[in-house]
Amino acid sequence: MEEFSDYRSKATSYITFIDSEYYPDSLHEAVSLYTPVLEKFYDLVFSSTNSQELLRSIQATKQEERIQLLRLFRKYISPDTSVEMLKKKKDTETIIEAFSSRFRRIEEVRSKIYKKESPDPTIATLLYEYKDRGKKGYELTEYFFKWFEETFESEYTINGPRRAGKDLILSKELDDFTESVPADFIIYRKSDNTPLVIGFARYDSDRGGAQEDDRTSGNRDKITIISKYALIKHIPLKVLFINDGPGLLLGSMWRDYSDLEDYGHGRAMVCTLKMLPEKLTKDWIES
DNA sequence: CTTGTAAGAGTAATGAGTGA
DNA sequence: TCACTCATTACTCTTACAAG
Repeated sequence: MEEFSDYRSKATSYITFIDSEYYPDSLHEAVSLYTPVLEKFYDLVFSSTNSQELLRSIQATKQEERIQLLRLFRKYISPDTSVEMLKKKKDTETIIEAFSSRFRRIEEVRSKIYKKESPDPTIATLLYEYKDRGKKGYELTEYFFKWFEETFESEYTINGPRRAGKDLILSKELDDFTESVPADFIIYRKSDNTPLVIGFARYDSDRGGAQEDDRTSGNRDKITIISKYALIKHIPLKVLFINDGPGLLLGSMWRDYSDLEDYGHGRAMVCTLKMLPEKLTKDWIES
């Protein structure tokens, strides 16, 4: 089997095939998507007597547009108040008390915003930039599940959340597993329901996945704990890390993941989506 | 330039509240 | 008490900032 480190020299052609957008191709879509929200916002700015009233009116709008209007409120009137904070309707009056002295005056906002007939394309693009946050990670798991089921449908089942959903907590999924380790999926042998692979999936766009429990040391702990369990239970349980995206090329990421695979001594595998057909074989799953 | 930490944002899941 | 709706939380990745 080829190791993750062997791919280093040809890494650029293995990191991902999830597509991203080019600028400015999405401009038109951004404007058309956010025009209704902007128009609504402009209306509210002119119908409210002051900035406090504007916030109250926004909080009274229906749920679908409320968050987007709050984002605009933050941009134009109150950069101090995060959208997370504003989301809570019941805190509205407290927020007004605490922050309204720093709200921009509504007259000034009126003089600075665009006309309703020609909404501001820049702010639309700013909002659009965040629209697909987190989506790449969902696409990753969705793709993986689909590929796995097509390839191994007759022999193995895979369990775990597609797209959004809670992680699997191993202590709940496996008998006598004591530590509450969160995992993304588990692969079982169909014939006798033996768990064979514990999986973790992550998409890295342009920053390494060096975050909290996903740090290398955290990953090592996972391998250690799971290997120990496999030994006690006498089952060929292994660990699979699906990692994908341009972030893999940054800094020491590739080396870190190669080391991780070595650390597992065959009980751990690191794979991008493109490596799946070459690396994730029945032989390995059963080994 | 690299690495660690914190915070922002969207959506599904969950929880709370309300009206019948 | 039940069903339904809406708000909040939990989970995910991305971005910003700061320190090494």
